[in-house]
Amino acid sequence: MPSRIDSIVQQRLNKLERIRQRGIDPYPHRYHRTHTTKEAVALFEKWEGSGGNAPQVSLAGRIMASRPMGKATFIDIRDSSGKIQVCFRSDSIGENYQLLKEFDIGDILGVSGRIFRTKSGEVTLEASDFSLLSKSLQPLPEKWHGLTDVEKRYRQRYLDLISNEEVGRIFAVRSRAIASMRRFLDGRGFVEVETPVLHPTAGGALARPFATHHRALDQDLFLRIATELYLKRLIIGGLDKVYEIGRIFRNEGISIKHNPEFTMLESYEAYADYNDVMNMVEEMVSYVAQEVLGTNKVSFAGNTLDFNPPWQRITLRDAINKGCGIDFEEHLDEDSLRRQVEAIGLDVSDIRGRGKLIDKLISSYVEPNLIQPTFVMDYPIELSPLAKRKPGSERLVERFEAFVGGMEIANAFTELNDPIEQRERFQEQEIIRAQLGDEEAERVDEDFLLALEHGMPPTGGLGLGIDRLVMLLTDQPSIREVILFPQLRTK
RNA sequence: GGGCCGCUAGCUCAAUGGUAGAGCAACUGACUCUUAAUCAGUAGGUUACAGGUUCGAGCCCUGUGCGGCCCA
Repeated sequence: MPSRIDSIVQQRLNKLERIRQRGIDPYPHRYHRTHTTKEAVALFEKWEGSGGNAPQVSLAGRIMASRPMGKATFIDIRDSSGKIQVCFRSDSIGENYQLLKEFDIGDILGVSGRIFRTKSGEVTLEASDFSLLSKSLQPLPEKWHGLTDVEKRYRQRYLDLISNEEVGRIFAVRSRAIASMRRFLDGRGFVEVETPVLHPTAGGALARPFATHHRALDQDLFLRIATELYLKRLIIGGLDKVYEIGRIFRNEGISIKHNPEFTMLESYEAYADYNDVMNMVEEMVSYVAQEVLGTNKVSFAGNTLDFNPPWQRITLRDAINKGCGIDFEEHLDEDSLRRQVEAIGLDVSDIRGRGKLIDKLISSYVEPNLIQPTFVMDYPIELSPLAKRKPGSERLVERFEAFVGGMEIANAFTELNDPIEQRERFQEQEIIRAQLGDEEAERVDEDFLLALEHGMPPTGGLGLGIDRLVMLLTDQPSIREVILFPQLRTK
């Protein structure tokens, strides 16, 4: 006995063969459609009641449901704009009516005819001519419950998109948000650029890279963990406002907020500092929300986020102090800070270095509590090897992160442009890597230092996580819901 | 990497350790305003995989795979 799926496929192959025997090509090259289903319905509703002949249209889409009633059959077809019911009558299409028997849910059809409204009020296309545009050999998920198996939804995203209309809407928002962001930046005179994905040394962020190898060059390369160091080279080259929206790769764990490849906006503006960037971020995110959703108030995880500027601003020192009562500026060496952190019950036995201890306090006591858009400012120098020192401070840099909905969505700083100090900072990172075994530490990048030695203007830089922003705009709890093909283990 | 949970028909889900079921989809037939169409009938299973306990395992135990959530 064949398994059930085998017999379904076999039945459809039999239909395919019978269609071919009628002299019909089940996979024709094109179909001239005059309207989308949505346009057709709008056209009809505009015409309705004005007298004259009903509009004649040619539509195309996937069969989503079929209701045969003897000598009349109602079939729902769907395209990317929506769906429409099609009525096939044996007395208006003649012998071709027999062909409907060979069609299945999932087939792609082209239909032409006039539009009318049924007794029950449904706008319906009365088919006068139709043709098969593609035969489907596999059954679709059930129409009523759709596809809910999360694993299957991600692995076979096309089924998810066919079965669950709201999924398509999420990715439409994503597309519009990115387009809107480009308009915002372009409107401010930024130039969009593309920099290499393959880096000889992976820098610009504290993260572990993916390694690969170029055969012809016989050289190890790394997938980029940030676009920062190349974009700053362009600032040095005189492109005063640049940005890149690109895929970033980090060899880290997968979680509800992390995918190994994700999309980041990075922008750099000469003669600006982190205060200017802060103003730009709140304006940009607010602009995007307004353009994409038509509002600055966004519902996320049961809260209403208000993106309207100005956003709350708080120093990291105050934010941590408020969260757990520790003032890291009172504990300037690792041991002293560690005792404080242990005293409040955090297990930091695996954590090495003062910077990482502070990072732990941020993720435990700051990030989860910041629901409304908030800028957290002035970070310790150990965590920020590419950021410029705060005037008058040895230990803090001009850096901020933006938190919304309990997530970090942006990271920005006044860029360090002193080549001598940058070299020292890189060297300190190498020490952290060697002494603490921190594989996420920065490496000395001689090529970048050479560029800096030619003189970089004062610059404000930004990194903004596109995926997380889309999570906020679409009220999705997992980053996998806003990435079409999230990373999964191969089966 | 650790803990917890899940995996049954194409899909959505049932099934005290005792004959693996339903709805949708499919197949056959009826039906010219249906829309989760309706009505009558038919077929479809290595219960993720591999072991074990038991007279008997979808169910209990061990391991593996994949996924989800939490932690690191």
